[in-house]
Amino acid sequence: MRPRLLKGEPNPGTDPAHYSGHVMNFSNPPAAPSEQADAAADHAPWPDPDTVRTMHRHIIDWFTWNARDLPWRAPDRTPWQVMVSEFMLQQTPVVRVLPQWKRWMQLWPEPSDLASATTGDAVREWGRLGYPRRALRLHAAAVAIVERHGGEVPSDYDELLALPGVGSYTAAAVSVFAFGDRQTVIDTNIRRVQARAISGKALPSKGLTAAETRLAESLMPDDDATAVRWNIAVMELGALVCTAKSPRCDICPVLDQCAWVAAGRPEPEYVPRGQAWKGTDRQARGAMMAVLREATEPVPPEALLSPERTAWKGAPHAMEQLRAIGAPGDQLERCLEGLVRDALASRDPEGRVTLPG
DNA sequence: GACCCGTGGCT
DNA sequence: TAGCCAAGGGT
Repeated sequence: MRPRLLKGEPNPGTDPAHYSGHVMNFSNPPAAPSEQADAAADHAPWPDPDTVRTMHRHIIDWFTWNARDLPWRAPDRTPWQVMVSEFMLQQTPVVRVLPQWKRWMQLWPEPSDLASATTGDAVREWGRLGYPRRALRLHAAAVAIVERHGGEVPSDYDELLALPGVGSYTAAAVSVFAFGDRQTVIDTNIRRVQARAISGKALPSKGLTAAETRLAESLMPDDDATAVRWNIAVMELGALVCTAKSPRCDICPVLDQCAWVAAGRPEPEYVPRGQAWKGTDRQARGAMMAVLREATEPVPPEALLSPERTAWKGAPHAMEQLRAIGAPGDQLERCLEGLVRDALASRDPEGRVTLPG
């Protein structure tokens, strides 16, 4: 097992002292003809090394002075703290994650602590973060960490990837941010910065392409510690400056190198499909989950299936929300079945509904 | 690749 | 106001 960051050890992800300054070596990407053609089809001509070196310097310098002070970036953070933050940050803004993350770290400071809890506790303490299946997967990951890795978050990318709820992004993020490994992190922020600054497009393609991955790998600084810092710096730039809706180009450290700006900020090539909400199963499931979280006793099924006709006082606020949706009974039935099938809810011997555990 | 899965702040 | 969007993963 490779050494992990210990308390008090420098944080290669955020400590300026770990940043190797301006001694960054960049090599040209592999020049295999097929890859060149593939890449050229997906973005503007491959960036020249001087431009890339300038971007390295400007973005990392910008990060040095503008990085947010987040607890999962603290010098004494643990791999488990990083992993929990990455789960919570999946599709969820930092401001909403912060209080919930602190609560979880108090309740379950080690993977074994969470593994010993019930999945129902995990789902309840997930609160209103959204996508509660993440709580189930994080709990399952904690169990797997105890069973397969002696209760220590693994540092190996493939071992991380094998954990429930850990995909390519989260595996790379934990490798890099918790262990300082050299991995290429690709998230929606990095994809957007790359699309604009390098490829000259307003938005990245709908799905992650192989060419995009190769481009991200080719952009990695040669120096390992600098590469670690590069990942987090580009992500932060995408989160704070190169945002999806109204990018703050006026304060961008690579405005002069940006291919999208140089091209006159062309419009997106497609219109992102909006996320429907009103009347969807997701809305109904969310409201039912709110009832289960708020409930202090098992919930009679009729309270969930006919909320407007059932006077049940066990979760008044959440019940009011559920009634307000006005979802038809068959939809509510389908949703309850789905929640039970997904192990987000369970029935007790009397048929009443509870959080699992 | 398309689609599903929560939630709330922002414009 | 209604829609957009956020450190994705699983199917």
